[in-house]
Amino acid sequence: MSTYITTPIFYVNAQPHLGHAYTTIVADTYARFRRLCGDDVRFQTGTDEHGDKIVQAAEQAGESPQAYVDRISALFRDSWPLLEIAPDNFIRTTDPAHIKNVQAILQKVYDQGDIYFSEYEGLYCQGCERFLTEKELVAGNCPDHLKPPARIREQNYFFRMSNYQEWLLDHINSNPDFITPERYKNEMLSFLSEPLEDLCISRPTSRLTWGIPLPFDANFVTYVWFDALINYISGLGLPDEEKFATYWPVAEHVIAKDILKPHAIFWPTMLRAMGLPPYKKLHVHGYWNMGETKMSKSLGNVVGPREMVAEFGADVVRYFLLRDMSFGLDASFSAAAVVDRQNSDLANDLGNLFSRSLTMVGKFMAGKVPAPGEPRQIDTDLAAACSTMVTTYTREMSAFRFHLALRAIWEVVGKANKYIVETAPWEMAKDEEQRGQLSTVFYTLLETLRLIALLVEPVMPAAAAKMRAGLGVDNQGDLATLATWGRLTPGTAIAKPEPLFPRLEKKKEAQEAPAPQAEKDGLPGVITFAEFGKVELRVAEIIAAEKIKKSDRLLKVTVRAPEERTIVAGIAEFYQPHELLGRRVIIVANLQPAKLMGVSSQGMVLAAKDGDRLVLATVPTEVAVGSRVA
RNA sequence: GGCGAUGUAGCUCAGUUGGUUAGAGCAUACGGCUCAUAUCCGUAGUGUCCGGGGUUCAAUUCCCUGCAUCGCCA
Repeated sequence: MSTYITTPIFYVNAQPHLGHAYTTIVADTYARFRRLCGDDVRFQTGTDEHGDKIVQAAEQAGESPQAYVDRISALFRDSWPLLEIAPDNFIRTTDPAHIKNVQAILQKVYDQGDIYFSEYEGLYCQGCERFLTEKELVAGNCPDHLKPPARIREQNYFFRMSNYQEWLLDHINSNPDFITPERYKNEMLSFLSEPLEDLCISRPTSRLTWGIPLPFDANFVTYVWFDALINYISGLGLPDEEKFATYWPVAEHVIAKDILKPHAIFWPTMLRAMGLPPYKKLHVHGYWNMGETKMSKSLGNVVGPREMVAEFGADVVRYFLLRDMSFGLDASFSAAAVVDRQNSDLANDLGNLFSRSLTMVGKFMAGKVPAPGEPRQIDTDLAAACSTMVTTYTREMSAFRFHLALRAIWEVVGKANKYIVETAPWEMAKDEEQRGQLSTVFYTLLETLRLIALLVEPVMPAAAAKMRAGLGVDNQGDLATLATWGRLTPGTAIAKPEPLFPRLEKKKEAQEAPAPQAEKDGLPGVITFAEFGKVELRVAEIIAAEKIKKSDRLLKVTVRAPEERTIVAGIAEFYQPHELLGRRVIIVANLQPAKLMGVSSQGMVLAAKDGDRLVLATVPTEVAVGSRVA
């Protein structure tokens, strides 16, 4: 069997963060799992590099678009090995082969009449790079960018998506696993219950040049989805190539819920129009919140893969992310939650089980795998639990319920620890008569550990390798064979165990230890999550504001946070005092007070520097005053 | 405004077609063990199963309604 698993290509207007890392870890874990099952696997990720926002970001960075995307794309590509993520292919939408492929497909779909030219007028928001409907506007402004959109009239090319609506509905209904988890399938079915509109797929070169030119009209470039989605097939070469025949029919896409519609609606209809079969499955996951709060660039609470790895190590991050999120739902990330998992599940339960077992084999069995004697009930019970574990694990991993697959492993970890207490090998060892039974106990334990090492590999490759080394096995082969009981050869030498996972002191180490390490690793400018945690950010409501005389930049702002504070903010050029009243802003609450133009400032108000203007970082008014931002 | 999901222990969640005393992990308290990374094992708990109404011999589970949160659509 073959497996083709993909992540979305990530837009290079931002640096890699936890959300990207999660998606990619999921895909990598699944790839490793399918390989373990004996599949021929191809795993692809990459970057999406065209569009208005890229041009702007490049300008801001003082670079050409090409130099800019090269740099950020490399940032993504270089992050993945740190997390033990090993894609087979890293695709970029600026790759010449992809560009050629997109153009060939556009031409084909155009020739068959599924792309047409049309004029329309609408309200365009530059920040969003799209047209807004009247109803979306809030007080005449774009709700996201708080700016009025421009009314523009434009001619563009459209894809006749509506032609394929009936087919798609039918396909989703007759393939219940096409979109999972089910909630997202239902969402799309509900969306499809209304007539589908055609999809605008171009931008005039007068407005955007950083894109793939339409092969049939040089005055236009492709707009986002026709460019981006096609990466999944560009990465396989052209449709007549062998790779394509092998992998396309088994394609599975992993995405976050924010790009559900393009993947569940646009993409299958596009494929249909291209005369290609749809992908096999779409796996949709939720968001990681930072503690209680949403992760967002404007809140400044995003965590990058590098920081996480520097603080916890790749295995722990992978385990935590897969264990703590029910695939499909939102979950909450916090350093404390990671430390909890690391200490209890990894260090105490698994790490210690491994350590105590191997140490005893060293002490009581001369460091060799013993030949098992006649098993008792208690021994066969543990073996039976292992068999259940393999079955459950395989089922849940296949269904992308990673948290349940891991839970199944940890049930056996718990049983094995209990088995040790109940058999008390250190007591048995005192009695030469029990030698045979003691051998069975250790053989059973070592086999259990071998199986755990096997199943844990897709999630924690490094820990699995340590376990294999300790047990003196290579576990090479496919799951069905390796998971059979009794493959450990008596007489094999057992190594002295190396701790699998360190125990973390909840406060001290989590806060202090990682900082120097980040510097050691040569990552200047990187701070740890704990360091970030020192900054106390809070939501505050502005209750008064006035200009400071003799200064054309400074405003004296009074806020409730919830206590009353005076803060001097350098935003007078951009905001009139009366505009500020009632706004909820984010302040740094534990900044050392300072005197500015004779006014004492207790904290600072956060604002984004957008070119040469400043925009306050605001939060919706339903957020309570005094809420921590993290 | 329309549609949908969710609401279970302090926290994260599981609860199979309605059926005894509603579960697991973490956290807390106490006890046991000493092979082990001060780890492991056991015991103890606490629950208006979101509120209200209904169907039923019986509702966390089914129906209606309200509230809260979230999502999609408009």
